[in-house]
Amino acid sequence: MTQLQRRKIPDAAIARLPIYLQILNNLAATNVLRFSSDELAALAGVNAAKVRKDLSYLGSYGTRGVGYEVTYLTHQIKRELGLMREWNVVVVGAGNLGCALAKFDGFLSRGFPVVAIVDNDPKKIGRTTSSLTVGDVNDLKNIVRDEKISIGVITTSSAAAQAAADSLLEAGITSIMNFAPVVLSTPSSVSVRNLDLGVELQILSYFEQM
Amino acid sequence: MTQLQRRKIPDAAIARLPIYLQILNNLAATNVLRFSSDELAALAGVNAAKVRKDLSYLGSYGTRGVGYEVTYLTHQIKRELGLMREWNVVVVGAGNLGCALAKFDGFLSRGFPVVAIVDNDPKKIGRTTSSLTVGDVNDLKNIVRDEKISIGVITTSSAAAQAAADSLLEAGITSIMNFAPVVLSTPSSVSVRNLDLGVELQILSYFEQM
DNA sequence: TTGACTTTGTGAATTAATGCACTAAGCCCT
DNA sequence: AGGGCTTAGTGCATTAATTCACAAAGTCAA
Repeated sequence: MTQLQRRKIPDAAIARLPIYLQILNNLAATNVLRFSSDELAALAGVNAAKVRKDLSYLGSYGTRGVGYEVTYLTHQIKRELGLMREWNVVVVGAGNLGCALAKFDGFLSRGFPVVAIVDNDPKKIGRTTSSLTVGDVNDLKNIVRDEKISIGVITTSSAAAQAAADSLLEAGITSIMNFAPVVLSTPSSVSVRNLDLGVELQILSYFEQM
Repeated sequence: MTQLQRRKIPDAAIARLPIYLQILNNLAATNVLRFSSDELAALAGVNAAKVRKDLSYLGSYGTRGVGYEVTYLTHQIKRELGLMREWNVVVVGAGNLGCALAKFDGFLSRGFPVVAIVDNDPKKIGRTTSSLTVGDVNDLKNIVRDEKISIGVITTSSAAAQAAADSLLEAGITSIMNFAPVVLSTPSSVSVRNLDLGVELQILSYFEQM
């Protein structure tokens, strides 16, 4: 596998890399220098072969008979996930959830500062929530350009979500995290992660019932 | 397939049923009586064969040449997912995100009322947030019993998350929605849905980078 | 240097999920 | 009554993901 042709990493593996990364951060914080696939597997709650295969998509960064180095592998995962830099985020929808996410430090601490929040409701525009002033969704294009924003988070009502997505697309955003319980219609070039909390609860309900 | 032996529905199908349900609710709201697998597939952004296969796990509830009835199928999906009743929820962690979720109407409107919120911080216990008073995490056992709670939502710091999970398990909870960026260790009889928002952003980052 | 031991990396087998393509069934029009 | 049309249900092929199991490659001690 050459460096030039992009390695094709399976989606399922991509989704696990951030979890491994989180665990490696914890290991580093406790001064662990090395780990084996068995150890990481136990901490991540998965199969050791899966860990090795996932990590092998990044390259051959382990040492047989020894294991993997925490700092080196951390670096490689961050590189692969595009985490060598920060990505600015805009929240669309200054409701209950939107304002909470704007303040939420789990975004900033992982390298995704929320640099703007907008709404379409004149009553909300201009309000200040934790160092951010709610902007007008109609100014999204300028805001995205000026603040160098890469990712949009939709926390509007489901009725307003598609319009919010359209505004984001129009502003040039190609990555969306959608909390509204609707299926957004977007071009296939755009990445969308749906986080419908109701769906998650309903899945729990299914298993609870049994 | 008999009624007695529980049909084994694939996990991937279970995860899509709530999305179909949401769409059916919208159809009902616009007075649509019937739909075909093609129509639902278009609305859900998936393949029509997948829709038919998913729905067939519930039973044979469509009519060839015609389609499916909105109200009837809504009923069947709700039955299968255990949504003929409400499931009470407790939020553990009265921080920024926890309080927002306690108020979030996307829980109540989907049949999951948040009936309690607890924390381990004496400074937060006793505070009131939208008709709920923050309780003591040490009282969880009584709260879960008295309020007939089935689902726990963890919004603590990652350092406190495992202790929160242990308290929930001790109180008899077997379904957990975990927002903390840690892999919880729980018995396999317990259902856990991890919603690490940082993970979702990092997945977006991967695709954005390319 | 050699041999015992550890752990990675990966072919190959297995399992799960998806999507095609066809059959079965019902509706509607004449 | 019958033929054409539509659409559910599903067997089967394909693709994706997981897991097994073992060879390759290193460490370490004597």
